[in-house]
Formats: sequence, structure tokens, C-alpha cells
Amino acid sequence: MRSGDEPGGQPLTERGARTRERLLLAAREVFEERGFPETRVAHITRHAGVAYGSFYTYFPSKEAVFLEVADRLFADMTDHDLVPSTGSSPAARVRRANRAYYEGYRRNARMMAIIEQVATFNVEFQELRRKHRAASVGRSAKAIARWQREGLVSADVDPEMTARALAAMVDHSLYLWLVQGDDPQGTERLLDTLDALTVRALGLPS
Amino acid sequence: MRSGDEPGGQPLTERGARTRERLLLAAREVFEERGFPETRVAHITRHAGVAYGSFYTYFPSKEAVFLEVADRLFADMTDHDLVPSTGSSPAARVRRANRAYYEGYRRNARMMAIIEQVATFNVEFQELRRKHRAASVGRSAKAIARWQREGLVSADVDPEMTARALAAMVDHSLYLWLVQGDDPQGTERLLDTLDALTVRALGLPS
Amino acid sequence: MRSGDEPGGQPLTERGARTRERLLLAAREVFEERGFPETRVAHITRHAGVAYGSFYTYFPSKEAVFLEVADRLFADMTDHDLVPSTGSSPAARVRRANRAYYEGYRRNARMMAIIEQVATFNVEFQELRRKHRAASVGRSAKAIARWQREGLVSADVDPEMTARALAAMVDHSLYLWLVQGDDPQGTERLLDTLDALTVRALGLPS
Amino acid sequence: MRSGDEPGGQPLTERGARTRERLLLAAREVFEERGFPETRVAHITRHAGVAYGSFYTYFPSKEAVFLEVADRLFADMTDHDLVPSTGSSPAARVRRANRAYYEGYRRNARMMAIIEQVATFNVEFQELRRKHRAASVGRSAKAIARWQREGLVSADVDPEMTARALAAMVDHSLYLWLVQGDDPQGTERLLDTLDALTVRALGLPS
DNA sequence: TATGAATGAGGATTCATTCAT
DNA sequence: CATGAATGAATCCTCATTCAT
Repeated sequence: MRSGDEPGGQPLTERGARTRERLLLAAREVFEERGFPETRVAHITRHAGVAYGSFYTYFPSKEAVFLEVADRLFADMTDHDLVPSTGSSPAARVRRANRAYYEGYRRNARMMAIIEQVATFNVEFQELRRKHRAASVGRSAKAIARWQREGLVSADVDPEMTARALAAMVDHSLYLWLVQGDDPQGTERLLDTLDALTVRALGLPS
Repeated sequence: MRSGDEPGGQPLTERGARTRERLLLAAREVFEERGFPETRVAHITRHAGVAYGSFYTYFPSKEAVFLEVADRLFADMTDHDLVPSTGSSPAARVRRANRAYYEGYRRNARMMAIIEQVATFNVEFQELRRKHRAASVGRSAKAIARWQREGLVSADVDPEMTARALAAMVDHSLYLWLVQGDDPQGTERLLDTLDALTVRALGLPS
Repeated sequence: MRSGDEPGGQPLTERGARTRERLLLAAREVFEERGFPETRVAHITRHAGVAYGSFYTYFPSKEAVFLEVADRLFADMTDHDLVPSTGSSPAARVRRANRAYYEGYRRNARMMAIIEQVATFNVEFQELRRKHRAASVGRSAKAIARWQREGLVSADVDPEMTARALAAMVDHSLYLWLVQGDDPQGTERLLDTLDALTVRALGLPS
Repeated sequence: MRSGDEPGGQPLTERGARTRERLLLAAREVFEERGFPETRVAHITRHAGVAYGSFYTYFPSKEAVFLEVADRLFADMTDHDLVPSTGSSPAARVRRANRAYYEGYRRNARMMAIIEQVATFNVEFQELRRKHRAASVGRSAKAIARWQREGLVSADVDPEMTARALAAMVDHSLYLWLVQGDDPQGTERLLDTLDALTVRALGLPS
């Protein structure tokens, strides 16, 4: 994932580390502002206040910085994903997970849009997203299966497929809401609806 | 007809109509094959078996053919959307609508992927999609409201938001399934799950 | 000059003659409007209300129509050039000639601009203009020489060079005035100045 | 420096300055050789011995180099315009000014032709020329007015119009002589005629 | 004749990446 | 490390002219 051993990968000096960080931050901002295809390497270096050529001292290509920016974002999204899995009812846990995901999405909405964009044409990147999604869906599926064993969810339910479909619902709803931005007020109504639909769809006691 | 100031536009003869049609068909295939950014006008003309310049006799730009290809696709998707709205139970109707949508999606899966792609960077196109989505969501919301009046769906449900969220669920699930192609067998399991989730989420009597 | 025997030169039928004339008129208007390089054959045919292909029934190329339009214009300019050379004083004759030239220029100002334009890159056309100029300068030179023999103009004067220089003065002044259009009112002041300068420069009794 | 949004612009290093200069010189030569429309950027870079893309490191477009080449030329023409305005008679001063202008024109004749060419279709450029001409005409008009106050020129004369007309005479005569090149020997005869006509037209004591 | 479709060479510009200093 | 110049393949679109009907 991280550009490990390419020519000019990790900086060796303190000063180099600072330059690299500046580039990474600048890259994110420019990508958010203009999207991947419309971002020029020059935009990034200018924004970072470093020389054009310095870009290639730290990153082998435009794609490489993007991958790394995305990597950080995924990490951020996943970090906060970690809802304490004990205490409180399943319905409350669903609600909490949804909110946490929403917060992460909101924090990173612009960049999520660009990630969506890159995913439409970059196969390597598609694979990366699929892994992340699979991990997340896997966790949900496991929870559903547990709730089934505990008699909280009907045995009819297909945990894997259900987890996928519900994840798709939340994910895409937030995408349309936050990225394509139909009417960003009324967010509570949206979140409540997502919670309620999830809970009812699973047949969880609310 | 030759390059003046306006777009070349509609052919006036039978022969012209045939050429235009050839281009349109070729465009769709090439777009599906390579995606929008990687499609060269030369690919389209070669595929259509016409001279390079002939493309511009009928379309003012690469964007323009794309728009028209997409238009046809939207029409196709909408045509088959028309599920008879009477007879049979709500749950059955939900199922039928989902299947119809699935069939349309499957028929057009490759192109749907490209549409998704273009929507990530072309604002004009985003708007077009938003309209289509709004129309479709509107119809669902109306059905939900009707069911509420008929006492089939709880008054707690927010018809608009719910319609949106469920549409997002179906849409994105099919996208991931058919376009990103995680495991294309097991489709029945997916569809059954989507049906079941929808029905349960709405609290419809199955 | 006239496109004589090229393929599809002169029309053979009454109807053909009308079409050709329509094209010629349209060509002039479009050239005036957009200049030579920016004129498309399609503009001309559209303006004339004939089919694209019909253009090449009557003219072998875009240049050919231009040549013919210019030819007509030269004829118009020369026709009215013919000031009766008898009666009245030389000064009056100079004045009359200047006015006549001015009228012609004014009538054809737009097209004169385009002719100037084409002359800057088309050698064939440069030659044509040179002939016209030479003819006109020759007439003036002859008049000056006559006036010298009649003792009205000093023998010091070089008739050829003087005729050239004065023609350049009138020509270019009108060009800047009418074509580049610095302040088109005050024309009388300009013409009076041109007359006076010519008369004084030649030392003619006013 | 690389293609961002702004024009590449000024070089920051000695080496860059040299390349830019090479391009500028090459541009002038190619323009002179082939005219503006027939000049390809590739001609310029080949002539300068640099890579195609390097052109766009220093100039945003073909127009842009042309503007700069023309700027230099205008500067050159104006520099040598500076005739000492004191001492010697008005007639002598007129003569000297004409010669100085002639020398400038001769040095730059080829490029003057191209400037004429571009002025026929580029409005921005027309404006530029108008300014230069206005400045030059203004200076002459002032001199004429001064001579009127000193009683050397008749009060009948319209200084502004006269300055324009005489400038047009000299300018266009030199253009036809040096650019369209009717018979380039006999230059002395031409210049003497221009001097004499100017002096007599103004009624200056020779 | 009239019509309108077909052709395809041509050219300006972009921009990721590589080099030289 | 930093800097900024150098490179050149790649691609869209134009439009005069030729053809087929």
C-alpha cells in the first residue's frame, strides 16, 4: 500500500519528512478541490510550496500520492468505526455504528467523492476498496449471525447478503446525501430513517 | 451539414440516419469496453467503420454521444419499470419492481458502470442523474404514502427518506454485484434478500 | 481571373445562373462579415440557401469565389474612377478624383478590408492588386507630367514617385479611416486635408 | 513552472532565460519566413533546437510569442525615432525623421509585413497598433502646431489630420516599397520624394 | 443540377515524467 | 535534497474537398 521502496520513497532526514508531509497534505486538498483527473502535479507542488521536481523525490507518481492519501483516510474511517461492542441493546449498537460511520463520512466527504471517482477507473484501487468493504461487511455479518444465535434475529435472514445490502444502503445514502449534496439539512431525518430501516429490516427489538 | 457553427445534428437522409445509428451503437460498445476517459473518438469511428471526420458530422463532441447513449439507456430502464400497479399484494409488487429493476440493470450493467464513472466528474451529467433518481424515488414515496393511508405501513415511516434509502440500497447493491462483480452467481440470494429487507423494513405483510 | 473553364465553371441554364449569383452575393456578405480565413464554405451556402455541394458546382474553391468577388469590386471602383478629365482646374480635378475614390472606398469599405487581408498572404492576389495600383498610379503620373509640360507643376517633381506617394497617402488614410474606423465623423475634415495636401504638395494653383 | 493554470511565463534561471531567448529569435525568423498562419509551433521549436513542449514552458500560445516579438520590434522602431528636436531647420528635421523611420522599416521590413498581416484579423493586435500610431501621429501633430505658432506653417492646416495623412503616406509608401517590393533600387528617389512632398505639403521653407 | 454525406490530413495544446544543476 | 527546465507522445476537433444519390 504505502510506497515502500520505490526510488525516493521514505525521507531520510527530518527536513525531508517535513517536505513529504507538506506534499501529502497539499495533495489531499487539491484532490478534494479538483478531483483526481483534473489535479496536476504542479497544483500539488505549488500548493505545498515546494519545487516541482521535489514531488518525484517522494512519490513515484500521481497515483502513488493518491493511494497514500486514501490510505490515511481509510485508517481514519476505520479507527472511529470501533464501536464498543458490549453493553446496550443491538438496536442501540446499530444506531451508534451508523452515527459513527456518518461522522467519518462527513469529516471526509469531499475525499470520499474522489475515492469514488478513482474507483471507477482504477482496478488496483477497486480491489483495495473491496477489501475494506469486505472487512466491514464481514464484521456486520458476524454480528447478525450472533444475534441469530441469540434469537434476536430470525433464522431466515441471510447474514452475509443482509450485511451487504444494509451496508450498501447506508453507504450510498450518505454518498448521495453528503457528496451529491441534495439538501444537507434534514440530516437527522435521514439518519433516523437509516437506523429505523436497519432495525426493522433485521427485526431487532427497538 | 458541414462544419458551420452549429452542431452537425440530425441527418436528413436515410443513409445519414444509418451512419448516425452505427456511431451510436459503436460508441456504446466502446464506452462499455474502455470507459469514458479512455475512449478515443478514433475508437468509435473505427468500430463503426466510418471515417474519423464523420463522427463530427453527427455529434459535436465525445460528451455529446455519451449523453445520447445514456439517454437511451435511461429510457430503456424506465420503460421496463412500468410494473402493473394494480392487483396482487404490496409485497408482491415490491418484489416485481425489484426484479424489473434488476433485469434492466443486468441488461445495461456495463454501461451503468460508465455512467457512474462520468457522474463523478461531469456536473451536467450529475444533474441528469439526479432528475432520474428523483423521479423514481418520488414514485416510490407516493406508493409508501398510499400504503400508509391504507394502514399497511406504519405512520412512523418517513415516505420520502425511506424511499430514498431503499432505492440507494437496491441501486448500490446491484452496482456492487453486477458492476464490481463480486461473485455473480448467487444472484437469487441477493434478490431475495433485497426483497425481504424492503418488505420487512416497510413492515408490509408478506 | 474569372473561373473560366474549371470543372463546373459557368452555368448553362437560367436556373444555374441564378444559383451562382446567389452564391456570389452570399460570399461577399459572409467575407465582409467574418473575413476570409474565418469564412467556411458552409457559411456561404447556408447564407445563399443552397446545398453544401452546390458550391463546388460553380466554384472550384473558396479562393475562387473570393477572386471573383474581388474582381467585381475592382470593376466597381474603377468604373467610378473615370472623372471627366476636361474642364475645370487641376486642383478641382484632384479634389473630384479624391472624392470619387472616397465614395468608392466607402461603398466597399468592408470588402476592401478583406482584400487587404487576403493580400497579406496570397501572392497571386498581391500581383492582381499591384496591377490595379500600377494602372491607377500610371494615370496620375501621366496627369502630373502633363501639368509639368503645362508649367503648372515644377519640373523638380518626380511624376512616378509622386503619384505613388500621393496614392499611398489617400489609400492608406481611407483605409485607416473607414476600415479601422477611428472616428468616422469628421470625414469632411479628412477629405479636405487630403485635397489640400495633394494640391500643395504638387504646388498646383488652388 | 510546469503546466498549471497560469502561463508558464518568465524563466527563473539563466538556462531558462537562454532557451526563452532562443525561442523568441527563432519565432521571429519563422514568422518572417512563413507568415503567422503558416507558422507551426513545431517550426519554431525545431528552428530553436528545443523540444516541442518547451515552447509552452515559456509562451502560452502562438499568439503570445507573436505579441512579444512585435513588442520588441515596436520598441526598436521607437528607439531610433528619437531625432534630436533642436537645431537645424524644420525641413531638415522632417528629412531626418523620415530617414530614421525608413531605416527602422528597412531593418524590420519582413516583420512589418507580418504585423500588417496579423493586424488584419486580430482585434487585440489592431488596438496595439492603433496606440503606437496614435502616439507617433500625436508627436507630429504637436510639431506642426508649434511650427504654426512660429509662423512657419499656415494656420489653415489641420495639424491632427495632416499628421495622420502624412504618416499614412510615409508608412504605406514604405510598406509597398519594402514589403511588396516594387523595385527596391531607386530608394533614394522615393525618400527624396517623400521628403519633398512633406515639406511642400506643409509649406515649410526648404 | 442539386443535395448532403464522407473523408482524413493537419495542428495546437497538455502534462506526467525525466534530467541537469 | 531541492530546484526548475526539458521532453514528446497523445488526442480532440476542423474543414476544404470529393462522392454517391
